Amino acid sequence: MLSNASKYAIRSVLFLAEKSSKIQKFGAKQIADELEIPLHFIAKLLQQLVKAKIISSTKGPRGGFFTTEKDMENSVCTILDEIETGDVFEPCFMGLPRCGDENPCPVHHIVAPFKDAILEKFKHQSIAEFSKEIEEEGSYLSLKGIDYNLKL
Amino acid sequence: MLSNASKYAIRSVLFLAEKSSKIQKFGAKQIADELEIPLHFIAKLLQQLVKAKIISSTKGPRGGFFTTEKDMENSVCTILDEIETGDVFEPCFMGLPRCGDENPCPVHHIVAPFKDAILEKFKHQSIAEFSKEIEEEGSYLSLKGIDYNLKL
DNA sequence: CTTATAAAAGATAATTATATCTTTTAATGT
DNA sequence: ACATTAAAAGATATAATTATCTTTTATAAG
Repeated sequence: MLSNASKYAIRSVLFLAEKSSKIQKFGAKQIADELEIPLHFIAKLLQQLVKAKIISSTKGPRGGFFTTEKDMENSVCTILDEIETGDVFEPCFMGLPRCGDENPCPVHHIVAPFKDAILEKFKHQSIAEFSKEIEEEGSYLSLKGIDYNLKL
Repeated sequence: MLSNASKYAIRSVLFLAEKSSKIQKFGAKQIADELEIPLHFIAKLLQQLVKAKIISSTKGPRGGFFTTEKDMENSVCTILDEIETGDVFEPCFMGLPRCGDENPCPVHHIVAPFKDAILEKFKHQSIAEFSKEIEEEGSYLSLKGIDYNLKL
């Protein structure tokens, strides 16, 4: 559904939203390491996000990427609009052109509520709100160094 | 989530399940026309499905593709196992490796129920049952020739 | 002012997914 | 047998996605 590019971009922005500030910036390498994603790929995406004013950056020593309060007013959909071409959630799960409530594909009744829920979050929740929620509920942007067998 | 190949394959198999029989076969061209999908692409996929014994075929005049009762005992997942490489529903929506109930990504609680629902259908419902359900509920495998504005 | 640092920009490579075309083989009806 | 039909098989083409590499530019600190 989402491309790798989108997934990388979303996690990076949320990472910066949680960890960064004007005085605490992160280099592409740090982000790539922390989120376990390809360095050169995410570097390109970060550039693109800066150009689209979704995140901020400064060059040089102590430079790097970060998010301002203003940046964090964006939604996840703002990221998707920048990275993806076309609406990612529009296409029918079964490939039926013009699938909809009136002319549903065989799984429309299962897929539609999911799309609604994820779209509600991605469209109407700000990065700031989303990030806060993530911290409060304790969900993860990365499992680096976390032994996933610990709780078994 | 699903590749075009999978979407084409699933719709084709369900189409044959509804319309075909040992004495009523459909050529690749008919299927491509009816489902509005690329002829040469679906022709290849149909071959692959025959080889995997998911559908049946005969060559020559009055030949074509069809499904037997036995064929229709398969599930949609049987098709996916044949067409896709690896589990389509396994990867995390946000790209988090090892995302799960214990270590959830930020949208795990939205995505997991959807995956469960679609997997329940695709894994445990036979093509025969699925096809019957489609006819009963009046959902569509194709909207060819259907004016989607009619009900507005 | 010089050096080190890190992003920006541009070019290229590799892989996968999608799609098309041609030739061969098998079955049917005449 | 022969001609016709349609799938099977194999080869090739195109595009999109993913990934990597190199060079340039801007900034900060000494």
